Amino acid sequence: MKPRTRAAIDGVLAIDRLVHEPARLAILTVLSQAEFAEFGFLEMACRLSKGNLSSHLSKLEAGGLVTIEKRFEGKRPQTRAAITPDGRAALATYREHLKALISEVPAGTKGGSG
Amino acid sequence: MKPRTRAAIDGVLAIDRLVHEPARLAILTVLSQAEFAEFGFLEMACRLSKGNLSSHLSKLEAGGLVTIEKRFEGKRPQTRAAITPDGRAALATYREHLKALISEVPAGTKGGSG
DNA sequence: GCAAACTGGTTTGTACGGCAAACTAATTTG
DNA sequence: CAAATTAGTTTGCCGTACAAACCAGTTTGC
Repeated sequence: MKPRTRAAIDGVLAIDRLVHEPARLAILTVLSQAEFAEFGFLEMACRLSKGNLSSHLSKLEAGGLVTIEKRFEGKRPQTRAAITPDGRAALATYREHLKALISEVPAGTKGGSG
Repeated sequence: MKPRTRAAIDGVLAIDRLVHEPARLAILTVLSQAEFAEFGFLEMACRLSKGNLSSHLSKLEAGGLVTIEKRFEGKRPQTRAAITPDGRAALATYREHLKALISEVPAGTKGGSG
């Protein structure tokens, strides 16, 4: 087994599942591009149902990756989410772990098992 | 929202969960590097328990991404796994989906929500 | 030659997690 | 003032990852 492959696998196995979930990856990616985002915007941008978005945001908040701010826009309640420094770091780490995987070459079939 | 970001998110949301699971990603990555691998080798290479490996292999087989061959090595039973063309394709597609995500730039904080 | 330990796995049980439907609470509209 | 809309949360269900328990056969020790 090539060292590169070993490294790729170790990266994969070290993945943070809080970040790994596609819905949350989408949320974090959107949030990483802006200072904050409104609930309704995230809903459309990430193509998530309200319930689903709500629970994912709660998990991200619990993990310290985003902050949730509740305010009023006129008379209506409005929820804003923002990525935290920890969140940016987690996303960056996640990307690093995947880079090794991505750059693994499919490799010409040649081998046995060990 | 930038088109690149939109594309990255669409890629993430299109992810195949059969491939996305870290343990299976590790298995597929190992298998993509060789003609086949023995159960015991995968166990160590992917740092998985037997039970866990067994069930993940079954799922990959059910999904057509690997083939499982049972044979005897001398008097002992031995299981060999190999990636299928579909498996290689799924792994390649998965990598493509992630590439867009990886290359998303963390982006200088500048925006609001829409 | 037979029991104990080892090899090579599979099955089972549990706890967690994603998802949408149902619900809550307030506001606007007819 | 009733019905519909907005803005989100909670609940319930189902799927799944994981390891512990289990099973079949083989080798080892005595």
